[in-house]
Amino acid sequence: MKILLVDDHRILLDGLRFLLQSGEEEAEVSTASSVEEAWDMLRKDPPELVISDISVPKVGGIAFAKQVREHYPLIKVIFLSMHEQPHLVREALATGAEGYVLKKSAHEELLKAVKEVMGGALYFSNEIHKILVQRLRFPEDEKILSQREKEVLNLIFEELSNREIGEQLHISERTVETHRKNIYQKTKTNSLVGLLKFALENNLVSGLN
Amino acid sequence: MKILLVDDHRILLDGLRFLLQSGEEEAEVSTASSVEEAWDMLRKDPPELVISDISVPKVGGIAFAKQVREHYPLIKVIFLSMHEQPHLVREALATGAEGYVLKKSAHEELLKAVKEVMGGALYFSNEIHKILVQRLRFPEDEKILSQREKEVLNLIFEELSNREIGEQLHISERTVETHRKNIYQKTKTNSLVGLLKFALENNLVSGLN
DNA sequence: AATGATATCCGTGCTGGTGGGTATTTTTTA
DNA sequence: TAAAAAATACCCACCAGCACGGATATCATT
Repeated sequence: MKILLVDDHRILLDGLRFLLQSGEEEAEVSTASSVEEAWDMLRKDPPELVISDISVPKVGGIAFAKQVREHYPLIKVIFLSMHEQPHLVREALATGAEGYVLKKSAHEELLKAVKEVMGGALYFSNEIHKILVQRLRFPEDEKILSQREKEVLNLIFEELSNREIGEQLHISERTVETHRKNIYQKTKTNSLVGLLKFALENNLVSGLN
Repeated sequence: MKILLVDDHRILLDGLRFLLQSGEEEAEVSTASSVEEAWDMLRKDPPELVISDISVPKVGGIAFAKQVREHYPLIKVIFLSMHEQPHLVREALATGAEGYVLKKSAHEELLKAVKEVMGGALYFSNEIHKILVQRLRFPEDEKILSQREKEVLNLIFEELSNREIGEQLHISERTVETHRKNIYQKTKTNSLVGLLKFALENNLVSGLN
């Protein structure tokens, strides 16, 4: 069984390779520490399974998973991430990934996830399960930002003024203000600071990290 | 040689244990996923070396290192962290740690660090070295916020208005404004967003993480 | 004694963001 | 194809934040 591991922390990659190869299955594990590298390797020699981090510099694990799903729908995908924020988890699972394991889990759990997923099932850590259930019970929290709103949010965190954002997006400053209002409503925040905290906690902005 | 590993990601711990034990040295590796747990284990059976993450929930790896240094000055400490922000690195090394290895490094580098440190030397990843050199060349960047300014910054981060901050600290709103001005100058930022980004990058605020 | 950093206080006026609306067009979804 | 969501745009009133002026007191270091 061929597995491709993607994570920007080499040390984790090296450790994981050991772990996976020590599992009873004869696993052939290759590793990549960036999405670009991973994509190259995947095209040259498609694996059966991709295990990817989410917070990978630049492109990000979620975008990578989408790409994989689109071009190689048969390849299974498991996310291995430290993040357990509802919004992020939801976005990740919306790519159609077969698994989501938290980094704080024991390694046995990852091995189990691999086995389950390769057997055709899905596997999620307990915490992720809870989020899915929570989602059923409180669907009103579902409201996620639209694409445009995300763009505006990111430009806000580029320290641009509303006028500048308008110019950048070729829309009126008034429209930017409207977007801003809607963002505040959807995120239930009412100050720039609160918004920033929310955005960081939910990985909605691409600065930092 | 007894080694204590501290990190809140179990999977990383499991992988690292493999890596360290596969190194030629006969290493006896124990692991802890919280500072409290680590401290218990350390007291019961003191290791020669502690390898700790920095962003451990609640207490944090830096505080833990200080504690270890104070009560067991002979135990060597190596930080294994993803963070490479100058302020944070400086704070970490100020504890007197013998090493600082980035998680994005290859595992060979960690083994090398262990060997060097146990041999009585220090070991830092290249990126960390650069920060130390940079520090020598541009000491003017050292200017850190005063205690009062840090308090104000934290309250800003609590989403308080200047008026509320004034009440909280029993000072005039004007004074808060002055502090704010000085903070902006020192951090070379000129917007709330920029300031918050700076604060987060340099761990000046106690929210989040 | 002089210096620099810290901390405190005050007034004024401008501007950008906030919050209250309303409304049209396009796109997506059911 | 009808309904819903997203994106666009505008008006107006309000005020917090901030720039730009000032000012004084304390303390450690030089």
